[in-house]
Amino acid sequence: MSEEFSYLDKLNDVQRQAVECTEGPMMIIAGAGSGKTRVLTYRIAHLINKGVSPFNILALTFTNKAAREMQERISTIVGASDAKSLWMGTFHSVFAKILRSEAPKLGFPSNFTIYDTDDAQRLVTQIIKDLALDKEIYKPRQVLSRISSLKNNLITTSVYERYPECTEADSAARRPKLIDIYRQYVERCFKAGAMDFDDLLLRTNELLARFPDVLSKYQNMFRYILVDEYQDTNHSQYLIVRALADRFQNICVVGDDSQSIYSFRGANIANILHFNRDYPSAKVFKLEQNYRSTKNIVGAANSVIKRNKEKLDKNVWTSNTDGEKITVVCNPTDNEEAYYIARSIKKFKETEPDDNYEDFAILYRTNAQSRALEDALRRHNIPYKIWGGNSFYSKKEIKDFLAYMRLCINPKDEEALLRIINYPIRGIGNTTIDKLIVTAHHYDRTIFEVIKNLDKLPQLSINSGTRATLDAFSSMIEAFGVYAATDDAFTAGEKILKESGMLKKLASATEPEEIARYENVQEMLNSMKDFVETQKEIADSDSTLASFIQDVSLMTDVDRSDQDKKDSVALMTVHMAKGLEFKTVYIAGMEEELFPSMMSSAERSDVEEERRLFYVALTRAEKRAILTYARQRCRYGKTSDCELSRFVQEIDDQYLDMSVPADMAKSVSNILDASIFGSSDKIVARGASAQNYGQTYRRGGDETSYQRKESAKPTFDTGNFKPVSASSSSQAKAGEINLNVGQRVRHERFGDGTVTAVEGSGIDSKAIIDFDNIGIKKMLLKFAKIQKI
DNA sequence: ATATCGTAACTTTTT
DNA sequence: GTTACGATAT
Repeated sequence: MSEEFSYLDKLNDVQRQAVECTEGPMMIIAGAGSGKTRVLTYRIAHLINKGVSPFNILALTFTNKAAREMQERISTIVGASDAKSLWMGTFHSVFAKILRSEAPKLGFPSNFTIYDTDDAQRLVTQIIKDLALDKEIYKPRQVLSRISSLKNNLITTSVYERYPECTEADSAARRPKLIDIYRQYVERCFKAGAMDFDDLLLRTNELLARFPDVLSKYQNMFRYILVDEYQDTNHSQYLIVRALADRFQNICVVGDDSQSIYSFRGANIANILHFNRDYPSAKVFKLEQNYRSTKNIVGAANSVIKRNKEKLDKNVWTSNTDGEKITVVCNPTDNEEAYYIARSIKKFKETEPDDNYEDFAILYRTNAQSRALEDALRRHNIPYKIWGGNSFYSKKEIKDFLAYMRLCINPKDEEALLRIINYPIRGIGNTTIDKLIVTAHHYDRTIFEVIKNLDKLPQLSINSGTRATLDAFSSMIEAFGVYAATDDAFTAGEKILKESGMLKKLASATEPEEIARYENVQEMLNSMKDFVETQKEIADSDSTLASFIQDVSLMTDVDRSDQDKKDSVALMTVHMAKGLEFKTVYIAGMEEELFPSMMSSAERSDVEEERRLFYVALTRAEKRAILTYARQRCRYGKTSDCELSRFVQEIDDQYLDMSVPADMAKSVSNILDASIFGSSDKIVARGASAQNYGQTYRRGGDETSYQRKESAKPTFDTGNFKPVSASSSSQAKAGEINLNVGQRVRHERFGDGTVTAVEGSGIDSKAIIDFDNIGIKKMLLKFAKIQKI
């Protein structure tokens, strides 16, 4: 074998066949940890080595991150310039790029705006208001998700009208006017020159269906098509792929039906289950050997997933060692769960010095769970990084900044205009804005056009001062438009920030959170600078503001370069973790109603999806998986009792170690661990921990804030608080107090009261107490400092 | 026109 | 525990 094909030696038999079989349709069913990415990257490299031009290869991934990583790996084999010439990216980014050059055919400007979920929701809310519909019945969120699902199934408004079952479905859901909202929504997006995420796929379908010459152009261009995570494609994506592959049939899809976790956004597992129907001649390769995990982990995961009915036949196995069993740990509360995990990481770091922080991941079902975990890690001085969430791009100041940039590129962009027409405050209030909207509607023009032509609308009752302000606003936006057209993205962004008044407004900040806003905007500017620099290195590059905005519209937080935190524990949702691997994985919140999620318990197929999600979580682990759950969790402001997740019970016993005690005393002493307080001789008893809760919050101010944060962790890092050692009186065995209804009690802070009810037993019992002065409170007896009187 | 405060409603998961 | 919206006061 020649030197340049030496990478083939690194593959097992099936993997190599999958790489070398380049022609015709094929499906690779890749079990978790079976080297899927390796096959995909080698296959692309192999195509290039065999002489296929990278311009003729289309490789679609699910996340920008996956695309970037794959590109890097390919460039180590075939060199950077070839790797960069590939058509590789997410469905959304690749087709946004294509649409950008073809948009005029569909009546869109090529600088069309991409509405994010926020923009879309604002628009839907507005439409519901305009149509005078009840927003309790037409909940914007639900309406939007219905529209999204219609679009993903290519049910346009006209298709909707042709199929009575659509109307029936919405009538049944008591939303007969949904079609009116849908129609308005599409109309207003079109007028605004905007597409939402689903439109990027839907309009691509429209483009390929309506313009045979365009279809044939891209069919010829994409002679080889590869789709990663095929199990997560929705109908719209499926149709695009099928249309493009129709000519050459060189389509290679890679996926694992057991890891399909995106049905909530329209992913259709049938696409992979029925691949053979679409391509009867398709070759199927199954990668079943897991190279990632221990036998215990693979076995445990298999024992769970086998309960699903909808799946392809496959047998994932490994020749790795048995390894440790899966540990299951119970903690009294979610906060203590977080502390347990932090301590556990500390312990592993001591006993296994080779492990770095980056070898650990903490996975959870919902983003909201990260708070407690962050808190615990911070207090233990463990570096961590939160992956995902959309916190950066959904910050107000970032959205405002982006809105200015969007508006000057596409003045039809109504969402952007409404965001910033009066920010910073320039005296254009709601009444004026309403008048503008009505006028725009009346003349079938955009708001921006109305503002620009105010002098032709003397009958509009807007006073001359406001008219002047509006005039200044539109001139400013047009000036920005010139920057966008002539300067690079960074230079233009800098000018816009300054001249819009945003910078001045933010720079005058005094409050810490305002300063943070200023810094965020600076960070945005930095990323614009990076963008311009990076574009310089690419042939026929485009470093304009428009190009930047197009890019950034499809970015998530994960895609921001964050090199400062290299060696750190990864925190993310299970969804985010797909495709990643870590030596040690904690899965937090293994509770019914959380994982599986509350929303999913009704339908079997939903539970199956949650189970696949759990399968994904478990199979991220190489050496060790630790499942934790809490008996009480603070959700949604209130604490509620939790039960162990059914998924833990579905794991075959032989892979489980349930022996770790759910020991209250131990966990509480964890909280008081020396590493937190910085003095090792202060391990105090349980009674004192209750004391500390109270003590710390005393400075928190009023009664209500104490009450609300009762179960939260005290904040040690900002104040000058020393742990109070247990005084004899407060050590009065708070947890062991025995209360009966009617008992008069005295609370250190709330005063005297009467017990009206007692719930639960033992250490977790709660009492409802009617305090004479402040009314009814429910308290956890193990924390409350109550005396009988 | 704007600032401030209080309340209601909300949480899966993401491009 | 947060956020977004609406009512009220300035």
